[in-house]
Amino acid sequence: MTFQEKASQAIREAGGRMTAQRQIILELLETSDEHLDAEELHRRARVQDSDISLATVYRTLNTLQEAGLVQQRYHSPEHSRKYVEPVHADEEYHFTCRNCRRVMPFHSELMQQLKQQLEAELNVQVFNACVCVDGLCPECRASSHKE
Amino acid sequence: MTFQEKASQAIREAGGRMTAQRQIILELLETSDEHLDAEELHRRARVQDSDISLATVYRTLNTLQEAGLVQQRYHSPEHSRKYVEPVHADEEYHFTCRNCRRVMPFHSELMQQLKQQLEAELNVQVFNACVCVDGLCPECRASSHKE
DNA sequence: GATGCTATTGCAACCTATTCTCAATAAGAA
DNA sequence: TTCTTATTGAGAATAGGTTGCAATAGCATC
Repeated sequence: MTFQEKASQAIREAGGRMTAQRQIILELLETSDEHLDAEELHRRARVQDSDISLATVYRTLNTLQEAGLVQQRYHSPEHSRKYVEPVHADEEYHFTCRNCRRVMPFHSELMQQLKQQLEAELNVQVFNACVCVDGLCPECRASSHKE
Repeated sequence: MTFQEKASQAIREAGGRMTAQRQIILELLETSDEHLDAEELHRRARVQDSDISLATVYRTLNTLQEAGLVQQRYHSPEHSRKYVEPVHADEEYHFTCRNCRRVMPFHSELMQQLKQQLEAELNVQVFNACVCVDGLCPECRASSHKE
């Protein structure tokens, strides 16, 4: 079942409706492999429907998140902007360079372990973990040494 | 060297000045073991100086952060508010209940490992890692099962 | 296909956390 | 004490996101 099919079904099951606007947003989420924020999503959605509003993008993302179909990520250490992606098996986290703002994605089995540890020790159920690491990327690290 | 001494020194070295307002904020940061946000800090600072402004609190926190003396933490998954704490040896992270909003702090040596892994694999230098985990706390987990 | 209920939409106003502008003040070096 | 300029308080501004409302449009039912 594709992401779009899963999403339509989840929306229906929650008593919601499939609209043209939601179709567009789902398609963009599924086909893009980049991380999108609401504004970028809005920009792209307008190519297909120039009337679609930013508020609709935000509302759709919230609906999808409640249904557990997309998850938020923050890239910068300031966490000033939410990025969104379909929920996948492989979870990606981000390192941001404090100097040049570059974002480097990474994977780590340690995050899976962390979730398990929390579920065992705190007796909680984990839905989502957000990790933002910041520091200096290889280039900025090298150039800061030179000075 | 106490936190306040270190901070005064760092501020001086950066060509800054020690002011009464900064003293108050440093003292609050050092003596409180809770996590404070800018507004709570402002509220408490006003007990000592009723004229101190919220902008000054924010500015001081930014100055301290640039000097590496305090670090930000986010408690809720929405990351709507920054909390701040002096940089310590023992790093604390937070789990937030999606249902009742309760915040449970936790420690994990896995985070230390994650940093080391990143430094080794990505060849970066890590300054700070922020982890926000959300899900259901033991109580909400139990009551959601009953329904 | 037409009808009716109500979820969804676009728009604009709103909210909240944080930053900025600017004139006045006050560190602290000389 | 004087002078330079970092810092301050006040309030306006900004940014990202949310909300109220009247109009629109899914979609279940006739």
